[in-house]
Amino acid sequence: MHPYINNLSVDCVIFGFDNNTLNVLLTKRQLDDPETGEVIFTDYTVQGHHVLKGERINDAALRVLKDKTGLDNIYLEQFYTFGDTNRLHKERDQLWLKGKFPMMSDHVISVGYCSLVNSAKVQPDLQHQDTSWFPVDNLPLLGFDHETMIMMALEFLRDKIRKEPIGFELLPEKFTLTLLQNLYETVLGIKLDRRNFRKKVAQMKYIISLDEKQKGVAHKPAQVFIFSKDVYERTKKEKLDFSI
Amino acid sequence: MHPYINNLSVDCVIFGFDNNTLNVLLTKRQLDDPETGEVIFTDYTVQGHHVLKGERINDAALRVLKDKTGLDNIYLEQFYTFGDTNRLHKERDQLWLKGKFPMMSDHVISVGYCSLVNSAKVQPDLQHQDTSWFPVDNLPLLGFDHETMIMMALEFLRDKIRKEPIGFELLPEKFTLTLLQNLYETVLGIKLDRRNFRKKVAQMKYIISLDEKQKGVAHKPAQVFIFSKDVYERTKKEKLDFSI
DNA sequence: TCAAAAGTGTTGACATTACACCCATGT
DNA sequence: ACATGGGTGTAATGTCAACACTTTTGA
Repeated sequence: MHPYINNLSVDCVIFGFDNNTLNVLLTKRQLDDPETGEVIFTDYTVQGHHVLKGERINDAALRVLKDKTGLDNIYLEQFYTFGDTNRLHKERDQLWLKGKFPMMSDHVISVGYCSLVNSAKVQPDLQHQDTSWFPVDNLPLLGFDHETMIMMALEFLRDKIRKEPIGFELLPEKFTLTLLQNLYETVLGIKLDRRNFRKKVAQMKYIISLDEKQKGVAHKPAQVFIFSKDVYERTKKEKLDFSI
Repeated sequence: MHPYINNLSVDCVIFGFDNNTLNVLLTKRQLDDPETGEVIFTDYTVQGHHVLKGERINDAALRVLKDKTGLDNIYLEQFYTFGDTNRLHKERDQLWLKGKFPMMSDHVISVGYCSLVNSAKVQPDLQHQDTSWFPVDNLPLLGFDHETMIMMALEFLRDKIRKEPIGFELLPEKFTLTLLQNLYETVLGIKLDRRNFRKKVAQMKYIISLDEKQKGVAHKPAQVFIFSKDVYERTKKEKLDFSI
């Protein structure tokens, strides 16, 4: 009897941003031949773990995040539950599971979470063992159904970032408008006009300019802004698209 | 050993529409005292079932739908996975589970599906036993966390119907624009201007007018339309809101 | 002939796009 | 002094909201 639920796991797709790239945090998976020590394969997976008995699935996801990034209190949202019977049935995955987790059910349902972090805050030592950032548009070989999972998480992020102010989760508290614009351009894969972008931001009362400028840059220093969740909650209004 | 996975179920929130009401299909749950035969409580739940071993969760949801409505091939989409540890812990729910399913785990994770049907097609006999339609704005007492579940499914439906042409799943194949407008007004809980609505519909090439009019109505008969998924797929284009 | 819903166009307000020049700083 | 990115406004276009009268049918 294990302390975890045999056929239920959570997987966290953790996104980070570094000025002009959107990255995903991935963990290396390597299977060695137990006798020769030879490497059988190497690939990567997102951060996952089985749900423990008596644990809420959201708490399981928080636990995984804390383990892998050292961070609490970060943006985390379910985006899809993966329940295909053959999702662990690729050859590499079967070798891996038989070698490492022979007792495990081979039909594991996984609840996928999308999470956004300020990558500067992810503890470097955790990150430098076998966990590291990869650009979403240049992913390594991935285990299980994690390529699909990352693509669906990205789709979720793109939809969501258009409608809710979650982009700030990927930025430092203080940011310039150029950085914010970069973020939108990078995540959405589009170009935006600088003046129009700033006009739009100006209407958003919850993006607040500080009495503070960038320092040490070899050009006109930019104004520094913060995002106020408070002001957002109090000023947001429903927008009715009805845009089939 | 049961043929189903002990702690994993699917629940289908099935919506139907009848001209001016949005309804949910619910099943009566009644617990009687085994000795006196007295009714201990009565309430309602959405359609759910445990996932079978070796069954994909989407297939489990399709199976539940087929069982409860007799329908195949209907709109069905995951909207959230419910994994709180106390989701079955209300007093009624515990009595029910202890009485009827004493072997069942008391931490069941449930994948919630939102489904849309043309309620005229739901087989009446299935519907008239202990399963029936309730208006979403006048729900009876609900078991488990199904009130939350229905509210979240409704939220999902509202978001989705603004962006994708899924409303047609709730209508007969042939419909008038007034009926379509009613549907939007009912689901979204808003009033729409008739002329503006029709202007918008006119731009949607995938809403196609037939050479056919309403019959037997005591007023000017309306033009009849159909929705073409085909044309939709070929003509849709991305719309970039960026509407935080 | 009456009741009931179908059908139809124009105008003003607002939002979105496209676009080019000067400014402040570090080297 | 030069290179680099920061900062700003206007005009044209497209989109959305508001609004009232005539038509067709069955009773």
